[in-house]
Amino acid sequence: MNQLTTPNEKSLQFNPSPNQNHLLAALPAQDFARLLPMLELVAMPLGQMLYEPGQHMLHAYFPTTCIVSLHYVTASGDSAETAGVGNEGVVGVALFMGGETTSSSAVVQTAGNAYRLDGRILKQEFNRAGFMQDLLLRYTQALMTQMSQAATCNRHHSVEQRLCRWLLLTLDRCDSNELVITQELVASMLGVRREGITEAAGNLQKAGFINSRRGHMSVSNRAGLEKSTCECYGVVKKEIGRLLADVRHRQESVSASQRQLLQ
Amino acid sequence: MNQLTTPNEKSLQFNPSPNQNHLLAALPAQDFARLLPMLELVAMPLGQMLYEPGQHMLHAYFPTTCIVSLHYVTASGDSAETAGVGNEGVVGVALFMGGETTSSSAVVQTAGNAYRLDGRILKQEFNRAGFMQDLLLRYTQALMTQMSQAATCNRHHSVEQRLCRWLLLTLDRCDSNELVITQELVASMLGVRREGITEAAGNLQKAGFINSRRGHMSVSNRAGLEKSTCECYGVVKKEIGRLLADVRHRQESVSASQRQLLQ
DNA sequence: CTTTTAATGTGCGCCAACGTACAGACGATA
DNA sequence: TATCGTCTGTACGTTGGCGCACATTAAAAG
Repeated sequence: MNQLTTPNEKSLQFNPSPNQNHLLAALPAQDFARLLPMLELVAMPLGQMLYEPGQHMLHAYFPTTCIVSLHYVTASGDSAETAGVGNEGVVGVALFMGGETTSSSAVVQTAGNAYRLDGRILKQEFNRAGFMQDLLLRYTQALMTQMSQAATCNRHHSVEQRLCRWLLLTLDRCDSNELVITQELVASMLGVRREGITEAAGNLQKAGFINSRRGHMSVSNRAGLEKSTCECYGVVKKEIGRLLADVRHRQESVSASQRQLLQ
Repeated sequence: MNQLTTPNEKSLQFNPSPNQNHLLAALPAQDFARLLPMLELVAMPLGQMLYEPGQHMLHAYFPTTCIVSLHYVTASGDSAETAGVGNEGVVGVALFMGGETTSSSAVVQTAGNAYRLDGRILKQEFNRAGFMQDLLLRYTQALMTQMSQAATCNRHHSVEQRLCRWLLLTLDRCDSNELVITQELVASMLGVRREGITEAAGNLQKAGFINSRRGHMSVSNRAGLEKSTCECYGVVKKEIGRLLADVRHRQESVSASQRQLLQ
């Protein structure tokens, strides 16, 4: 299977560009140029909380090399991830959906960079009702797919299956196949005990699919993981691909028609 | 606590009107008048499937007295509800979000009526970028809240807690406090065994909170249910209220300004 | 190189929910 | 009122994952 996201070129890692984010990269030149001066490159350290439940959010974040986890924490401290956001998306859809807050929180799960945009500007851009609006709406639907799939997956699939799903979706958002993350953190994403991850990861390692070191997990046999995961991985991946591939098509046709106009 | 939805007047039950749906009712007179001739009253019998996964949907449905369940069914036949839609919302948000299909299905969970609208017309209306767009986006965010809450709730809360949550949310979408539904069907909504519902319902009945007959469940002590449910009920209810109450405000201010203009 | 701190591995009793099987009981239809 | 299909109640062994306790080890810090 192909990766969920087009792999960034290595050079970009050291030469950050908003184009590393697929939504920004998909914008027609005109829209992109208008937005560019407003985009602020920010470092996203592991564990940073981008917004808390009910808190008015001020910025949207377009991840380039970081990954952000959207999750809910119960009154008793249990938590569960409802969706992840990498370079295929944007954190802060509530800014243009109209709610301005959500009941869940957003935390940096893999350190890296993102481009930050003032929430009011994002809303303005959305209200132009152009390509960007289309893009953001489609992305939001992809987010909904992840959420509803999480509901089913949490209900019916084993810890090991869910770990595979999570690893695959996370890898698809990365360049490397090495994740810098503790089992403790993975456990809180999946909403299970840390010991459950130790055990599941142990099994996957015995099977030769992954390599697990203190604070690191790397995949050595992707096909193996794909066989061990539940259908949820495929459903989410396919749906993200469908919703955003379509958008890329349109960009091509838009720029094609622009080229025609300029001839 | 108040109900999630404004109770419909009994008389409306026998005199169906699009205004029984809160989204339609919130529209400014002009928008409503434009839409009215396109709205088709349809009966929604129990169990009817409105759309299947991946299937191109043709219509949106604005429930008045029916309730629709959005859920996902796994390859092995397990299912779980990701959100419910009653007279507070609309079925078919993918029509304006741009995807046109979803990976989940929509099934009538409580028989009743709905107003059906051609998908292209809904999209057109959405693209006017007026009040309706605002409304639909806010509603969509409420839907996302339900989905992400379902993910957490399925992960961490007991069958009995989830049954209470489901009963309360369903009742909030009804006039009566009597539901016509089998335990089997409730079980498939919550994604548990039928016997699990029998047991949980038995406990709630012993506690004097509900009354369970063959094919019927009715609530006799709402406060009791509210004490037995998990926080998820409150979170979802509050979020729906916040997102849609705000919209009603604006409608009032819009019609106020219209009145001024007409003076 | 030591110390300290945080991450990982392992074991064990426990319990909610599962799968399965079957008995009753309601209510529609003949 | 008898029949039949469906819904509901009960029972029981099984199990995945939990909570807890503690040992071990890797990395960072002194």
